[in-house]
Amino acid sequence: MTASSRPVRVRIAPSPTGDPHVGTAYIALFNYVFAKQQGGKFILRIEDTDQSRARADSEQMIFDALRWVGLSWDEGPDVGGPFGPYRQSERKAIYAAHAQQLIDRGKAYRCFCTGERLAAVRAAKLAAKDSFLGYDRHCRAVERAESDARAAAGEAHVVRLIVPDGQVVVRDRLRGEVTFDLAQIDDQVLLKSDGMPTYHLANVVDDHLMEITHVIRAEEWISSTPKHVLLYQAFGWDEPAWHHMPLLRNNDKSKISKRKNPVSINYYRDAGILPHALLNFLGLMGWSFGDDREKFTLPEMVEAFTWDRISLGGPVFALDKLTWLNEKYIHELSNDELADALIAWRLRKDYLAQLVPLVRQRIKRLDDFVPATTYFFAGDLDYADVAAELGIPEVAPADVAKGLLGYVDRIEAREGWDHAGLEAEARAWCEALGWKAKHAFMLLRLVVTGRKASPPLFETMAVLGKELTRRRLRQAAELIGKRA
RNA sequence: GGCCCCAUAGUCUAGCGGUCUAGGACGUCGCCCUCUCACGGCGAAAACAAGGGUUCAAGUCCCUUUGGGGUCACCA
Repeated sequence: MTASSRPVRVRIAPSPTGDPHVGTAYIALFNYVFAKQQGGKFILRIEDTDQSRARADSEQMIFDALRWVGLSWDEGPDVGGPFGPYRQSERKAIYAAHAQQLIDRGKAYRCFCTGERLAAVRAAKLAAKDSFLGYDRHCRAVERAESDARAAAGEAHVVRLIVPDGQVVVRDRLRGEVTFDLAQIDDQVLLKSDGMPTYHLANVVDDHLMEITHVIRAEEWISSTPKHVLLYQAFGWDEPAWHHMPLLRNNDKSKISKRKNPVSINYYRDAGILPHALLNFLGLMGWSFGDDREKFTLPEMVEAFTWDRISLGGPVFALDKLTWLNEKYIHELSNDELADALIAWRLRKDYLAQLVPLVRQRIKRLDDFVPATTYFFAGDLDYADVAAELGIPEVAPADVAKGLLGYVDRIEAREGWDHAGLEAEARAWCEALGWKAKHAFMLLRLVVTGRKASPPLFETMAVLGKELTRRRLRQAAELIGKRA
């Protein structure tokens, strides 16, 4: 049976390395819609083969965020299914066995080169202005017996794919036939020296074993697709049908990134975007309904979906239209539903309970509470009233802006979001910059709260949450940067 | 830089050779509605990147150029 005649099975395969990304929701949407329309299955698989980048809380945030927007999966790490496990770190033995199979078939080989040698080869090629910077295939020459012996002796190695000469044609449903010259392609590492597979191996093995029929992923993957095709061929398996969706973009058309856009699904949630509005908006990115409809539900999209209506120009993820759609969705709610939505958003007791200890000493009457806590409920702040104070004495605005972004980088690199950590980071940060804590903290306070007086700064940030805090810091940095 | 993808207004898009003096939406601006502000209604400005072909006919097909993007890791 060819891949296209089997029951439809698609997957979203996020890597748990940080915040749940809008790009993940975007690609998940198209996978989901296609699966539902075809009466197929939508699978969630966690690609956690990079032990150094995996974050403990990230996987759960991905589950929560995807469910929040309204996309649920038929099989996955948390719901199980007949093709598990669905977490790649739990499938290590499977990949090792498949890598071995490739070695035995003469399709792959062990490479004992050190990182230093690889770097030296690369540097030499760079110096010689060689257009191909890949591995020089040095270890292809190692005899099988020697290779086995060295591996048995415990010598560190990776397993590489033998990329043959010739060309590979990728048949992409959205782009037609795309031809790649294999001379451009590196002998790809399949198994890392820690025994974990790379994306390429794990992805192909899992997609095959999980009987994935249609690979729907972002365009950034298209140039590694020939490697995947080669792997299917090496194993003697049928390829899935390839679909490379356009990439979501920043305003400047570059691939969407957290430096230039709020990219975490949690940001949109915290900023008061309704999940259906977000999903609807994502459906407008690269796809159109067919009539002039722009507001539609998930089931409507499932019914109307066709690949023929995908447009390949990378859509700029611009918030204006999302906000407009969100407004439409809000107006459509009944008073009761809207009240519930507000409660679910931030007017929850558990959220208020976090605010109370911060402001209780600062209010004289209950009616002081709301005016005292507005910035805990706002999205973006208006700095007009404090603009004059937004800075550091003796420091140029451009440097203040840069400094602020430096703090963002620090807090993003941290795993948790607690006030002690935020404070420790802030102290290290202003010391590194040579800024007085007194000045630096006032700057942060103004940015985060829009006021000169507030509850303890880092506790405020802790309660406000990562997304809103980070957004305000970036917005303020941009504002200050413009003055330079 | 090599390879690959893409190209209609500021943005999201419709357009799959003639019905395009290029349609819709967001945003912007104006007017109306109105006790205010929104909502809503009406209207305006705003685009086929350039140059070659093919064709009776090109936004639509082909080529080149330009522009943008992605990718070239023991990250995914």
